[in-house]
Amino acid sequence: MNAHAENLTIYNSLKGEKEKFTPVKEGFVGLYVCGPTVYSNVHLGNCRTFISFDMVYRYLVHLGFKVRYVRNITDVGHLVDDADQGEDKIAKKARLEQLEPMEIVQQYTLDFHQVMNQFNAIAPNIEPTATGHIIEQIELIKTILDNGFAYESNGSVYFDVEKYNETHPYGELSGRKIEDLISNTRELDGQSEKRAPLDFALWKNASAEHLMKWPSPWGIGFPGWHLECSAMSTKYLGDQFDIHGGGMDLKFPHHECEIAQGTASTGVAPVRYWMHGNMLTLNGQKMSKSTGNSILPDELFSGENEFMEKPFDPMVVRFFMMQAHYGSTLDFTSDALLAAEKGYMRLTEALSHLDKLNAGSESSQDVQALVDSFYAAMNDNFNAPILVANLFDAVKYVNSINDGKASITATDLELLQREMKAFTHDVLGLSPAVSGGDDKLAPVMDLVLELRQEARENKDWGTSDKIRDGLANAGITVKDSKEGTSWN
RNA sequence: GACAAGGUGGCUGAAUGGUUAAGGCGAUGGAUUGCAAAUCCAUAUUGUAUGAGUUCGAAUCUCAUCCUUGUCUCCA
Repeated sequence: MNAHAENLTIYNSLKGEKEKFTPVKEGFVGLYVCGPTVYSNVHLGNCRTFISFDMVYRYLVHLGFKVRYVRNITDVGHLVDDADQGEDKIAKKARLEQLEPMEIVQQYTLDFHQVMNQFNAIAPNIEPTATGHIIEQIELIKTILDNGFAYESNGSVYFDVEKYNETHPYGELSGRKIEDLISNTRELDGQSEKRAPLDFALWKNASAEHLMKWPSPWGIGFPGWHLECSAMSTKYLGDQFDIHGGGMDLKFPHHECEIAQGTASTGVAPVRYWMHGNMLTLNGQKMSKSTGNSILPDELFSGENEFMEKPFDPMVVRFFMMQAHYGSTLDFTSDALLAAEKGYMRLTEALSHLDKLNAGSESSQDVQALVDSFYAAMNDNFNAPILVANLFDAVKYVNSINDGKASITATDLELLQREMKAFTHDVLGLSPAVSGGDDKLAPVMDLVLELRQEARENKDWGTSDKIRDGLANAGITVKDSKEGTSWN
């Protein structure tokens, strides 16, 4: 266990304030994150949430916690809006494309995994699917029924919100009052199955046309959307676990219902620390497929989109996200990504210098204080932007040493190498750029640079600059320094 | 309409009562260079949406106004 683990604080959405983090079981952390609904390509906003919690997971591991990280795949039960008459989203898509529902699920699950790999996000320890846990969900409904917090109606089962609210506050996470919710609810046709408009479905009875359905004690049907997370999180992490993460948009009703379901079944609140990632915007406006103000990860990486001047490496996008706090909104613009790209290059350059530095008899900076600042930043509610700022202090120091204008002892150098790499690669998840692995290019470059060096020694600037400019056009930057010429 | 989170320099984005408001990018000057690039040093943008208030002291707390983002529940 890292000594810094004692000082971790987390902003708990439930309390609305930062709290010292104390796990249920010392040394262990249960982390659950609401995963994607796999009925279309994962969009950039979803990616940000998953990347944010990837960073959280990575830092917990870095602190020495034994973390069980669970992130679900929603492959059933998520319903669309009024116009679609309550049809299952995945079933609807299947009919349009003449595919089996599970074919859709497979296609977009693979897409999701591929994008997460590109962003260098570590796969969760368990990635359960809703369809794989129908039995667990049915059992959970039985328990809630037995405890008197739900009722059966016409082959469906609904959660009795008003009954629950008599003993537990419904709306405590999202800051809503049940009276306001009731007065704001529209009276819709066909709600006769429910006793009250506020009640939400635990089990929904399926029509004949419905494609994804299962037998249950209440008839053929499918589970309510909020139920899967309750069933799967508690199955793998226990009735009460440490951290539940997700996007801000899921706070209400999804997470509110999870609290209610968990509490109604076990008597204890299921989650100790609720964490919510914020949304991202594109050029200051929300991303929306319908208005065309939308961009997919692949379009960002390939440059085939109307918003960005050029393609961006997934690591640049990740670095850009790490420069903003997970709890704040983030605006995607071409200018901002171009700036992030340059900053990221500066950071990775410094890291490559780090291994080649020479140690001296003294350190001109307090390296331990620098390293402590990395931990202080992350311990303050995972403040990655401050960590990045502190890493740039280290970058400046490393470059100064590299220039011979600053010094570092062998002991400090070893410490700085270890911690800078740990925080950049392991915690922020910024992996070293994978070079093309073109073995033939290196000897060619050696030859070209040798020719240029000969030209320079002969003061043949025309030839040397022709080589430099030609390489620049080919995307290769030549860098001259005292030690010689390098390229990338 | 209700509830929630926000509005910070040219761009991006930290900091929630306490000296000169972090960092990245961009800009300017200097060192370095054959000239550049990269790197280092220095500087500036006279910056906290608008208006009022609380306080010895406000980006931070209160009220109002304008704007942005999220949610308002599965509903034959």
